[in-house]
Amino acid sequence: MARASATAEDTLSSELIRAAGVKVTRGRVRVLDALRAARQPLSHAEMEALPAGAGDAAIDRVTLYRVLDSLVACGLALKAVDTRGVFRFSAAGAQRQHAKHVHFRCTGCGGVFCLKAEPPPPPRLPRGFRLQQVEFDLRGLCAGCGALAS
Amino acid sequence: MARASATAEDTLSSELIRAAGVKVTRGRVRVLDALRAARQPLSHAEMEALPAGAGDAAIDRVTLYRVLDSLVACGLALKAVDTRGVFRFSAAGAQRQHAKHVHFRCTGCGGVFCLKAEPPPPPRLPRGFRLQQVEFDLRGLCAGCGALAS
DNA sequence: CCACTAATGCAACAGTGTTGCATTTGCCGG
DNA sequence: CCGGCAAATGCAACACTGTTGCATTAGTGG
Repeated sequence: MARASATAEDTLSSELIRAAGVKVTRGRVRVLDALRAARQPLSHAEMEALPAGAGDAAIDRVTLYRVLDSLVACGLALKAVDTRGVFRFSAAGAQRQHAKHVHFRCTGCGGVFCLKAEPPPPPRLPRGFRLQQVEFDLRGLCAGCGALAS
Repeated sequence: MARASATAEDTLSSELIRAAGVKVTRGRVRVLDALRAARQPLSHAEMEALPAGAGDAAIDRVTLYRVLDSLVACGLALKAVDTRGVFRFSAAGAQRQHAKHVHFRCTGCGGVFCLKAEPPPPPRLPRGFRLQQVEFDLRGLCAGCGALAS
């Protein structure tokens, strides 16, 4: 498992967790591994159904919630809400690439396309408001769906 | 339905409902009135706590869900998910005005705030893509939740 | 005014997320 | 290597959001 050549992608989840300054536990390692291996954000239900590693017992439902919260709290994971109102989690590294550009969401096929454009600077906020994230989403039909619809 | 003096804003909710081709019931009128009077999208919980009109009994929880679904189905209301994963509803007409400005979504209380700023012009799209909607969302903590968190 | 259908109210349920508490385990200092 | 403390876990129970089934009520068209 220990790769000699270590890009950020190859860094072990356990090392990331240790570097984040929290305890390295089996649950956290397994969950972060799963998040980093996933191509899409995962819901709690999807993670609960994960194949129980090598002879390991499945993770408790509540523990999974707390593991996810702790990963979010230490910056290793991100939490978002899907269209059905369910929380989905992703490894922090995956998101960093998507934070800096605009997305086009196709209302036909549900696909997400990344546009090569930076989101504009946010406007001034009212007193006391704290900005955490900026999202500039365009919705419409992608080339494929547009051709079908016309 | 054409009232002589009638801007769209002044049209009675009952007439809108009738025009949509569904039965005009007390529940639907009250809910649509509330949605049209609200400055922000309302959650189910917020509407359930509405002051029970003039001596009217409070609306049943399940009925409220069904009323909301029916208003969405006939195009009079819009359904969206807030940052906490709770559905929020707004009158359809209100959306036209909201399309033209930026929203701040509080990750603490799920509230939606309208900022007095126009969304920036969308970037150039790839060939064949058709733009239908632009959404410029800021996320973070509102003044109230920020004060609690600090 | 009648009848027919849609809408309502009630009860019970399902899914998602949270809290309290006793027990286990990672980690640190000796 | 070992003991101890704080953090993490597992379990049970709970709260909130949303849904389904079914009997009853109330709009609407004739």
